[in-house]
Amino acid sequence: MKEKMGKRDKIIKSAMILLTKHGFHAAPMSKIADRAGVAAGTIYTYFNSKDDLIEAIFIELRNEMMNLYEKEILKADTTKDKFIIFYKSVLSHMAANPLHFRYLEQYQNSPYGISLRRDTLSGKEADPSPLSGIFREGVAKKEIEIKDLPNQVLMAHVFGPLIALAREHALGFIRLDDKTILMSAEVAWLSVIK
Amino acid sequence: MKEKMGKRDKIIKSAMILLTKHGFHAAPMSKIADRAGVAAGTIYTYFNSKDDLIEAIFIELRNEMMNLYEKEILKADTTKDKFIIFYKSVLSHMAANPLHFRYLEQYQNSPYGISLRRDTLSGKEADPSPLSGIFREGVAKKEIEIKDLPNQVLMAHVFGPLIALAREHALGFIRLDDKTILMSAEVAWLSVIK
Amino acid sequence: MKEKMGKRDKIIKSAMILLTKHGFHAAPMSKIADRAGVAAGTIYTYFNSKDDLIEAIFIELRNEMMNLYEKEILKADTTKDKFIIFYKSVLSHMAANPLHFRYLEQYQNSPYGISLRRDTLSGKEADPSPLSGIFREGVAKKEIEIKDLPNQVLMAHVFGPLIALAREHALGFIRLDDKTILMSAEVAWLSVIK
Amino acid sequence: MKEKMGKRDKIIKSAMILLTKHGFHAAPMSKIADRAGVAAGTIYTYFNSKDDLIEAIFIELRNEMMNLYEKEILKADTTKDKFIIFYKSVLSHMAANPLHFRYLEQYQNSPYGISLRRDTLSGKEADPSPLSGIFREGVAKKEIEIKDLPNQVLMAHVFGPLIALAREHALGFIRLDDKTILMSAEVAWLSVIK
DNA sequence: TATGAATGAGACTTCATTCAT
DNA sequence: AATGAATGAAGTCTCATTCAT
Repeated sequence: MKEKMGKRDKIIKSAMILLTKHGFHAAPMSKIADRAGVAAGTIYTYFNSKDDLIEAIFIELRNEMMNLYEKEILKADTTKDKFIIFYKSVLSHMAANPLHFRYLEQYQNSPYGISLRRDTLSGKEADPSPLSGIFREGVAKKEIEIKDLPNQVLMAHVFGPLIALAREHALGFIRLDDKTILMSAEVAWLSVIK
Repeated sequence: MKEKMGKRDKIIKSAMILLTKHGFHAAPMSKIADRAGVAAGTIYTYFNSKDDLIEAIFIELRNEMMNLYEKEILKADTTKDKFIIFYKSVLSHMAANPLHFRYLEQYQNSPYGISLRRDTLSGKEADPSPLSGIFREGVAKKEIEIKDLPNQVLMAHVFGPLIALAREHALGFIRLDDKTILMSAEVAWLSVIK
Repeated sequence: MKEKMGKRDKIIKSAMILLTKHGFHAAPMSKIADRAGVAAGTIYTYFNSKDDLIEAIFIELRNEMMNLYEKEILKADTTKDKFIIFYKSVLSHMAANPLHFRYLEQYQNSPYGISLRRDTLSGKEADPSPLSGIFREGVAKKEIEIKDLPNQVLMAHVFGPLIALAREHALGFIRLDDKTILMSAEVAWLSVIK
Repeated sequence: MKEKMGKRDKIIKSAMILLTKHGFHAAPMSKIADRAGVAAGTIYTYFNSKDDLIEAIFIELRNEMMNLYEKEILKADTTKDKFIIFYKSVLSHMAANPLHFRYLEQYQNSPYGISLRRDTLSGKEADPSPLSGIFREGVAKKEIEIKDLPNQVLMAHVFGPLIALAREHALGFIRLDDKTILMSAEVAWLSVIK
């Protein structure tokens, strides 16, 4: 299986593992190359710099996740269903790919992620989460009523628990099964709805 | 005021600022020494290594926070009051000390923090949060009923939002005032209580 | 016109431009290939190594210049005319081809050029300048008398100014017109003649 | 003797030798450190970068030369004497320090030197040569008359031969004695004077 | 002939830590 | 206790050259 992967994919996989395990700074390019089975210089055929590589992996993982819930959400009718499906699919995906999750989290806590976040808020970058849209639509249709709280506070009560659980799982401190995920989603729903 | 600080305190302060701002790896000891107004070698009079320094700062900040809510919680009567006061005091403190918060968060996402966490769960280290105790007490007194969820899931729905909001604030994406903090606390309370 | 050039010529042209602009070391083979519109490996079909390429360009430029003044000099009768025509044609040619001039100069200041020079003096390589011959002939014919100075000192007073002016021109610090070139040639003539 | 030199001086000396011998690019910092008898990192205690080191050496050598002829020139009365002393002292100094000469020449042909030259011409940097001043003064005093040629052409007929001779000497192709130097100076004087 | 991905030696530079003063 | 020059291992990245296609 590894034999079939192109060199770029091997590098990305190796980098994701080592960058996550040791941190962005503590994973040398030489080790990444070794693990990928390529020469040190080869990485630079595919990426301009270590920063570039780090960002490329982030983009790859984020796109993967965005594609995921875009498909999932179509199955739902009501606003609540959409929310629950969204929450479940994101958390399940994170639980199924703990490495991906830890990579994303590390990236978002790094200077890169922080400036990206700044751009998202200021509108330079598109918001990758559809959640605000789902709520707005539900309110417009008078299907739901939302608590009178700043949007970012509501989001904190949805994504905060989600990420906290994903982290516990990724670090091996709990095991998330479908039932637990669903219960957590219900709690999050209640946090937002009036 | 700075004049009164001993060299050790000056080093800790300088290190906290630079380690937070640039990340653990991107803050050289020499710069930390410069900012503290001491020679590079002097740091090693007080700390055995950079890792040592990083850990010492963590311990200092954690103790500071533990002392804080231990005092605050005494003021409360009911379980809910204790919870609300706890939530508010932690979040207010984080909001008032964004640098401290970001340091703690960075530490906990690093290899250091993760192994520390492992030790806490396995009982080698004391749990620094009194929340489980507060709930247990309330349940025992039949004052409250808790949702039938694994403890870590409940904790995720309390600390998840709390940390998410603290981060937003620390990064300057929202401004937390007392009213917002209280509302968030109420939502978290509802997440836990049956 | 570029369309008609063979790959070898395209490589030589691209290399000359980039090697001159950035220096021998700072012009990567890959960039030379890019600019020439060929693959990196193709250069090695025509040249054994970068050093080889560098030397081949030098030889090409030197031959070009030698052919030039061999033709020009036939037009002259007197020794002085030969000298003036030689000086003018060399300096005009350098002024008209600043890139060629800078390449030659860079080459001659490099280890390559220095060992080549050594070979010329020791007789292993032919002297590319006909100047000594012109003077010797004039003296033999009793047409002129030369100052009693070592040959290399005389040459320094001819080629020194010539090259200094060519450099000023190549770097854009002065503009050499025909009148200026002629005046400089006259001064050089006076430097040599008793 | 070498024992008395400070580390900075040892580095400069080692660098000057190796940079001159192999060219700026082909002399690695590690070798420079080896020859200076210091660790690789030590160079960076004294210089910020290789470029910095290269420039620092240039400045040191240029200052040395400027100090030299400023002292020498005071001995002279007439304009011609000033010129001859200047020419002789510069050429003697270059002949006595071939390494310094070759370093300066290499620097001036490099991108650094060229942009420095640009700054000198545009007035941003002071002209390090007093020659124009000497001539202007002589003309003002009606002591001499200068050929009707652009200043840069006159300078080319003075510095061109001077540098050509210094190079021949530095490369070991001729041996400059005081008599030869004086004769060359006289020829240069005639090139400039009407 | 021509390609260009891959190689890997080697360049510059950083920085935690030591130690003579 | 304090200094800060010195160390040298380790990191990122470049680039001449090769070779399977």
